[in-house]
Amino acid sequence: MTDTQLTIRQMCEAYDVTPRTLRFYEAKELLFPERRGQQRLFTKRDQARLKLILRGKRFGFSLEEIRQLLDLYYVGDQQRTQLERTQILARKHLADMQAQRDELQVAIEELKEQMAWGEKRLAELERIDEQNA
Amino acid sequence: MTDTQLTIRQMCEAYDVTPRTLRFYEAKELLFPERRGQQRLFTKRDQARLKLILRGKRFGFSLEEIRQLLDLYYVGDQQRTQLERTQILARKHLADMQAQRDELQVAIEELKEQMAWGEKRLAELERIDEQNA
DNA sequence: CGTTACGTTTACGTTAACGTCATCTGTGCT
DNA sequence: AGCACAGATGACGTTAACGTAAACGTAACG
Repeated sequence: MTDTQLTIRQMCEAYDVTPRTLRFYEAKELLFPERRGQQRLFTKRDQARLKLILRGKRFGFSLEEIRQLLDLYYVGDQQRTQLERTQILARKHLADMQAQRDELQVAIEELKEQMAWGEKRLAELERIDEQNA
Repeated sequence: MTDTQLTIRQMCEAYDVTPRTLRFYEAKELLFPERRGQQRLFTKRDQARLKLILRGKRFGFSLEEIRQLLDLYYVGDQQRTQLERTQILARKHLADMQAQRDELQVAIEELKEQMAWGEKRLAELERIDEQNA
């Protein structure tokens, strides 16, 4: 039990972030560590949330967007109207993410083409270099 | 010919950005508009570059990363060693983008699961509401 | 019981990516 | 010639997401 509670330093090493970052995320209400006296203790829930935060950042989402996304994962005991709002927000985010994935796929294809072109060009230059040798 | 040359305002309307942004991108050497006197004229090349810039931003890349990426698309008359460096950089970016795409796919699946859970929960709440009616 | 290590709060500093004036400059009407 | 207007050039302001430094608390250890 107490085993899953991480101190701030353990948390930092586990997820490669700084103490400042964790405190900052708490201030922004992205994390809610418990307290032993004044000391922070990060629960399993906080660790899961941090993973989602870091992934969200890699996708280019702002912390504010991420905060809203996080709420989608802790639906527990929401009222009906609130839950409906959550679902609507989730649909929007899902659409965003799918669009981004598709756009990424296109970008990947384009980059591959460019690289093929570059390889061809390199082969030409190599031929010329060999002739001049 | 002169038709593809856009003034700054035309460029702004076409791509939904501000003049400041375009000047900023020029200062950061992401765009290289020609000049008629002191006035900027954005060529077809600048428009293509701007599209790539905006897409890169949606992926969460920094302008500096994007600047390097842009060079991958204008390989034209590079020397051999330079071209080899370009290819290496391209491979790295490709790997990054593929990783991000895969990670996005996972995130999408997870969000879908959460949404299914929410829908189930909503259906329950609806049943209860109807009983109380 | 002092000090070392870890943690806390408070507050000011920094970087990226622009926004927002204020002030010129050129250009096409009328 | 005069004037509106688009565009240019500084220069300072702003926001997000932390970095960094100072000053303090506290728990264990030799």
